[in-house]
Amino acid sequence: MLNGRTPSVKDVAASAGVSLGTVSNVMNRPEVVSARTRERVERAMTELGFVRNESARQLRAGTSRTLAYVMLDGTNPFFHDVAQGIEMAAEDADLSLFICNSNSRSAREEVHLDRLLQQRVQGILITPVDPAAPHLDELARRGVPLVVVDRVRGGDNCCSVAVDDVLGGRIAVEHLAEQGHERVAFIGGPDTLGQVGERLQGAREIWSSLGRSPDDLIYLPTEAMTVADGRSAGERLAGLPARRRPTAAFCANDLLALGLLQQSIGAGLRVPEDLAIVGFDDIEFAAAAAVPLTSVRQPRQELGRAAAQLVLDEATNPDHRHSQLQFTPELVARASTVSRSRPI
Amino acid sequence: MLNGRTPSVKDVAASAGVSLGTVSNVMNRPEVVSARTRERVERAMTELGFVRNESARQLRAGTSRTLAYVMLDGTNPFFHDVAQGIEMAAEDADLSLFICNSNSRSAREEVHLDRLLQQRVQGILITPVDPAAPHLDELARRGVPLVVVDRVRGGDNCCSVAVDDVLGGRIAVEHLAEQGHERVAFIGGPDTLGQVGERLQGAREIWSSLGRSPDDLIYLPTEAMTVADGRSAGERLAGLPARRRPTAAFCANDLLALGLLQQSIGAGLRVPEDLAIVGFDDIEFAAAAAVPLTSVRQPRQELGRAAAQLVLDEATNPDHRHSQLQFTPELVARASTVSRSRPI
DNA sequence: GTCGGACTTTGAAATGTTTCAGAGAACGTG
DNA sequence: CACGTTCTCTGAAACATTTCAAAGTCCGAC
Repeated sequence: MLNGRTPSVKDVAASAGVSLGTVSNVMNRPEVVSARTRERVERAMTELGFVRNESARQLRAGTSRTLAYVMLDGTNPFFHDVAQGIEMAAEDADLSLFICNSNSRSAREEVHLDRLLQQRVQGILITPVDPAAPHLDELARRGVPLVVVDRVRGGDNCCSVAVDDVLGGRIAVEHLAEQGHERVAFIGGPDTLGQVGERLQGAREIWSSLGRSPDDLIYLPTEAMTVADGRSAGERLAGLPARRRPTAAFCANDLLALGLLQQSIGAGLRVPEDLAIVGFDDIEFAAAAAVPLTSVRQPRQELGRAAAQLVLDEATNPDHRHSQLQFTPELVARASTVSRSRPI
Repeated sequence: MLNGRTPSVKDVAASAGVSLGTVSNVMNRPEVVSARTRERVERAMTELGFVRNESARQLRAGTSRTLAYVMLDGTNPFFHDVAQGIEMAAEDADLSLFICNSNSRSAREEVHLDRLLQQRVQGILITPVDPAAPHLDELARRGVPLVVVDRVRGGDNCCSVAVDDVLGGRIAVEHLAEQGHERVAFIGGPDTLGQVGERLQGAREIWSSLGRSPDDLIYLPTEAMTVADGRSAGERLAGLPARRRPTAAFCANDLLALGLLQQSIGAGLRVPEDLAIVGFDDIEFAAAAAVPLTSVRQPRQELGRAAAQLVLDEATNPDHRHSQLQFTPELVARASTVSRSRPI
């Protein structure tokens, strides 16, 4: 009767001597079927090795059981932590999570989004290559629940969850100033990235509010924000004439900071005595570095979890209102800015 | 006519004035429909904003367009690199990739597998918590294409892709011996992990074949293989009496090595002069460490790519034969074992 | 004119679920 | 014993596609 096919509801029904509807009820509304038949059906299921076909379920029920996260850069652990937070929220809601990676390529992002649309996922979380990309509007217009993570987005046709980057910049540079540094470098780029701009802005604000000269806050642009970019920034730093050379650097993310740290140590500098370093994100590896890295902590998992909750609200709550959630970053001081002999 | 619904093939057909079948043909066998009608249909599609419903497609066609990877530990970048390799292969085959994370918890792994079964994915790649777990046999019995990644599995009811761990252990310790070390620590655990056992075995083999005493190869077991475990191993190492203290350590993965490196530097040791360190995997962060880490390189992306190819072969090739692919690891020597003043 | 073939298009069946109106059964109540 | 209730169960319709046999259409050759 089955000849190789994987068994369907129909087979279970036949084997248990009940109708299709009853089998379905056993799965979806067990309280409505008598204990006796329920047991019989369940036995038939395990005997046959029945596995519900999710496509058919979804087709008929019209609702899928998956969320999706399109992450920006798979090589940055930060995004995996965000994903982990989303995953936890998804687990609580008994949903599956599709994780995609755009690798910072807009075309790849579009391919993923298109596929997710085809899958009719319940909602999409995304850290977009470009928060202003028209294909995001398209999604919103289609009515797909959408949350932008770790970016903010003009307009109010979707929710977003991010951290106050201006504040992040402020506390990082404030900390360096407190440690007595008088020349500080800001390393990050490209400055078309909203985050980089805002972190830089925060840095400049606090710097001038402390009465320092803008000339003493040096912007060292990078092409991207990888470890390699951090190393090359370190080389450029070393190339500056001594009187212009900063004694501290604030990097727009931890990968840059790690690269800078490596290059500096390799070049024989002492960290933090010769060069203090602050990163951003506070990924696990920041604390694990040879000289543990001071960093501006983003609540990575919380970011993901909150985003997932927003997307679920949009998916299920008919009077959902879009909101722009903003978390507060905090400074985690470690050895890369605070030498042991000179405590805070 | 549409009142809010997302448009279906039927709507497209109506709007283009053709039958359902023709619209389907435009999508699946465009060569069979005349240029004129194809154009008309395509126009109707974009006008209506039609998006194919993948559930319905899959239900009818009986074949899904997704692969899945159940990774073991999301906090270890190694697995993300493997995932990236799989993703690339999936992209080539025009498939989507479901990435799940069991977090080393068997129960979570089972939940994921069950869901994937319900989704009727085309194939499953997995780095299992326990390669001998019965639920893997269950999958194989069901006929789901299955490939075990970075582990090997007794029996021959599925493919696997891994690295020669015994060889990896050999080359790591051989390298340390060449550098003149006479007492070496092996750090890793738990030793119930097949990989740990094999890497240790390789280490012991080469050590004795070099005529050294087994007493000079010290096994320092750890609970897991995280950065924190590496740090605590470092403390235990420091606690050994000087005459028994090794001058070099071979860590069963890079996270351990990174933790050990951090602890050692923090304790004032010079690396490699006071303690040489070799890791395993060669994740990006190994090269990015303050003292760049010597490591036994696994071809991470290749592992994933090869695994994906095997699973696709099993899914599509009727006379597929299971095979156990084994890659050859290679040593990447960096500053953590080779001091600048004493080149190889 | 008719025939045969090549090329297009159609319509209905099939896929595995869920849903829902209603049929039956069992049972206490008046 | 007729009646209303409550509890279970059933059967058919619906979901959005793909597939495929069969029906049309066109065209040149005889």
